[in-house]
Amino acid sequence: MVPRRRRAAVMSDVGRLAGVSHQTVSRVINASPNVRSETRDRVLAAMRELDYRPNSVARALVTGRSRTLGVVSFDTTLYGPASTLVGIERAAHEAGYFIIVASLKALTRESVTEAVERLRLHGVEGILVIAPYDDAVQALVEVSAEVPLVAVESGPARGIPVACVDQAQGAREATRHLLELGHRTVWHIGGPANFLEARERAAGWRETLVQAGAPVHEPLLGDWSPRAGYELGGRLSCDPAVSAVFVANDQMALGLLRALQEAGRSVPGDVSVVGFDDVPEAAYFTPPLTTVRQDFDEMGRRGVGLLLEGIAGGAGVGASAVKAELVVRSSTEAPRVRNQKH
Amino acid sequence: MVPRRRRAAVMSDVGRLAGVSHQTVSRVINASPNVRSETRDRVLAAMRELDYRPNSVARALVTGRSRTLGVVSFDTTLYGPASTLVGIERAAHEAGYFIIVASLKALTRESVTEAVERLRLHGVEGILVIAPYDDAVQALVEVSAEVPLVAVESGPARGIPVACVDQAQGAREATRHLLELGHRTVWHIGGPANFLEARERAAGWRETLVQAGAPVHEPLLGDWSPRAGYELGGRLSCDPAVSAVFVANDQMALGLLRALQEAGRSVPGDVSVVGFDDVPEAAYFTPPLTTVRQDFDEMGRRGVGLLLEGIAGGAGVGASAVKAELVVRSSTEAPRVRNQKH
DNA sequence: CGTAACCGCGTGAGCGCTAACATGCCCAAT
DNA sequence: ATTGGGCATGTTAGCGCTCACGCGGTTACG
Repeated sequence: MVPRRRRAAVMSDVGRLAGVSHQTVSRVINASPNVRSETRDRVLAAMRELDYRPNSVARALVTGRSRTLGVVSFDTTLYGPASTLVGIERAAHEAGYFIIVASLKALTRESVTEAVERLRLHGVEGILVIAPYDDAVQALVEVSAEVPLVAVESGPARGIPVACVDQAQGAREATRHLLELGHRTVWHIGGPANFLEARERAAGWRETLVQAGAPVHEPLLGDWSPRAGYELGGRLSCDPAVSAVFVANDQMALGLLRALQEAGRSVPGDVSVVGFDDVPEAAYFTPPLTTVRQDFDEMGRRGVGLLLEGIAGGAGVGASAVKAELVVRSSTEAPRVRNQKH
Repeated sequence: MVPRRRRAAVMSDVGRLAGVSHQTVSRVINASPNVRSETRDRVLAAMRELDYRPNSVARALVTGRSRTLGVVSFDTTLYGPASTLVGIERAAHEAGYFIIVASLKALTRESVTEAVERLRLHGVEGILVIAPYDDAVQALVEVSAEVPLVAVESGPARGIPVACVDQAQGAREATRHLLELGHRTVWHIGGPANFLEARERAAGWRETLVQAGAPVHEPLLGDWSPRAGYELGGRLSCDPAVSAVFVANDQMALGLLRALQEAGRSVPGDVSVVGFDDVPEAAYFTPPLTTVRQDFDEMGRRGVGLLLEGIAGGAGVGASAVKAELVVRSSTEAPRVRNQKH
C-alpha cells in the first residue's frame, strides 16, 4: 500500500538522514565551497533517497527574491505580443527566472495600474509591460518608482527603460522601397492613433515622403484587424490614383489585399502593398507580402536584460531599439505607366 | 528629500500604528467577522497610511498555497496555444490564481518532464499542459501522481483529466459539408502523426468518408506550417481529380490556397477547401476560408476548472470536450461537372 | 611554541505571515 | 451572586529556509 501523501521531506529531514545539520544541507544546495566532498555526497544521497525538493517559497521569504518576473500584456493572441512573450520567457528562463503573466482586459490606464499592482502583491521582482499604447505608458510612469519596470514594444518614453523595434526606421525603409520602385507617392493605412508604434510608423512614412518631395495623403487609420484593412481598403481601391500602399501591419494588409482583389485591382500589377510584422502567413498571402520584419524575440530578450539591470540596482533609463528589416516579396513592383486603360 | 527606500511596512508596523496586535491586522485582511468595526477602520486607516501590502510569499509559506498555477506550452506563437493561454489566464484570474508559464524548447518527453519539474519546484499548486502530442501526454501520465495536472488541447488520455475540443466531430462536420455539396470524395492534408489532434481530425474525416461509401485517399501529412500546406498542395494541385480538400489547420490551408492558385486552379471553382481553427485571418484569405472554429477560450476555462477540482481534492479523471463549429465561407461550393475542359 | 588564518560544520535567530490557543470582558441564564 | 458562553483581542509557535555567527581542528608562519 502506497503511503498516502506523506509530508514532503524538508531540509532537516535530509540533514538527519545524512548525519549533518540542516545548514550543511543548505550549503550543499547552494553550492557552497566549504563542504567536504564526502559530506556533500552523503547529503546528495539523502536528498535523493527522500526525494527532497527545496521549497522555493521559503527561500523567497528569507532572501526577499522570488526569482519571478511579471509580464503584463494586452492581447497575447496577436502575433506581436505572443512572440514577444516567448522571447521574454526564453530570456528569463536563461537568467533563472520565471514569468507570470497578467492579461489586461481593457486598454485603460486603470487596467494597467491594477495589473501591475496585482503582480507586485504577488512578489515579482520586476515587471515587463507589453502595452504599446499611450495610456499604458502613462500609467507606467506613475508607478515606476515602486518596482523595477520596463516597457516593451513601446515607443521611447520619458522616465522608464524601453525595449523596442525601431518602428520609424522600418517604416522609412518600406516607404523608400516603394518610392524607389518608381511610385509617385505612397498611401498609408495606419494603426490606432493612441498606439505609439502606429504613430512611429506613420511618422517614418511621412518623413520619407516629405524628404522625397512626394505628395502626402492623409492616412486612414484602422484597429490592426483584417476587417479594418478590408474596410479601409475598400475606400482606397476606388481611387485609380492609388498605386502603392504602406500598411501598418500584416493583418490589415491582408484585408487590403482582399478589398483590392474584390475591386478587380491586381496586386502588384495595379497597386503595390507592403505590410509590417512579417507574420508567418505573410509569405503565403495572395500575393506573398512584402513586409517589414520585427525581431520580437530579440526585443523580449533585451527587455529582460534591461529589467534585470534595474533589479540589480542599475540606473536603468536606457532604451534599446532593435533594427527592423524589410523583406521583399511579390506584393510590390514598379508602377504601370500612368493613365492605364479602363 | 525622499526617504531612500525605507523598508516596506509589515503587519506589525500596521498593528503598532493602529494600536492592535499584528494578528488583528491579519484578521482584518482575511475578513474575519470577529473584529469590531471601529477597530477594523483604525487598522484600515493604518494600512493606508503606511501603504501596507501583504506579503504573499510569507502567506504562501505558512498556508502552503501559492495561488499559482503553472502552464507548460509548446509554441505560444501559434494561434491555438496562444488563445488557450489567454482563456486559461482569464479563468485563473477569476478564481484568484496567477499563471506562470514555462515554454518547451523541444517536443520531447524529457522537455515536458523538466518543465513540470521546474514549475513544481517553484511551488505551483497545479499544472496545465498545452502539449497535444504523444510524448507530452506520455510524460504527463508518469508524473501525474505528484501534483494535480490537467492536459489541455490533448486527445482523451488515460489517467489524467483532459480539456479539449471535439476534434473528430469538427472533422466530421467539415467532411460531411463537402460531401453534401456533391463532392465524390474529400482529400486530406493532415498534421503530424504524433499529434493527437491531427489523428483525431484524420479519424473523423476518414470515418465520414467510409460511412458515405466514398473512396479514401491516403492523407498527406504536414507540420502545420503554411509552407507545408504549400508544398503538399503542390502535389494535390496537379491531380485534376482533386475537387475537395479538408486541411487540418488554417495555416496549411493558406499554403494550399496559394499552391492551387499558382497551379491555375480556382477556389472554390475547381477545388473546395476547408480548414480548421478559424484564425482571425481566415475570413480574409483569398477566398475567405470555410473552416472549423475551436473555442479555445472555453477550453482553457474548462481546463482550469478541472485543475481546481483536482487541487481541491476531487477524483479528477474527467474529460471535458468542447464542441467545434463549422463556419461556412467562400472556399467551398458544389463541384463542377466532371471532365472539365482542360 | 604561540598566534593567526582558514576550513568544515553547527547553532540560533528571524523573514512575514497564519493557526491555535489563551485571556479578559460583557451579558444572559441559573 | 455565580456560572458559562460568546466575542474581541493578544500570545505563542511554527512554516522551511538563509544569514550571521561561533567553535573546534588543522595548517602556516614568525
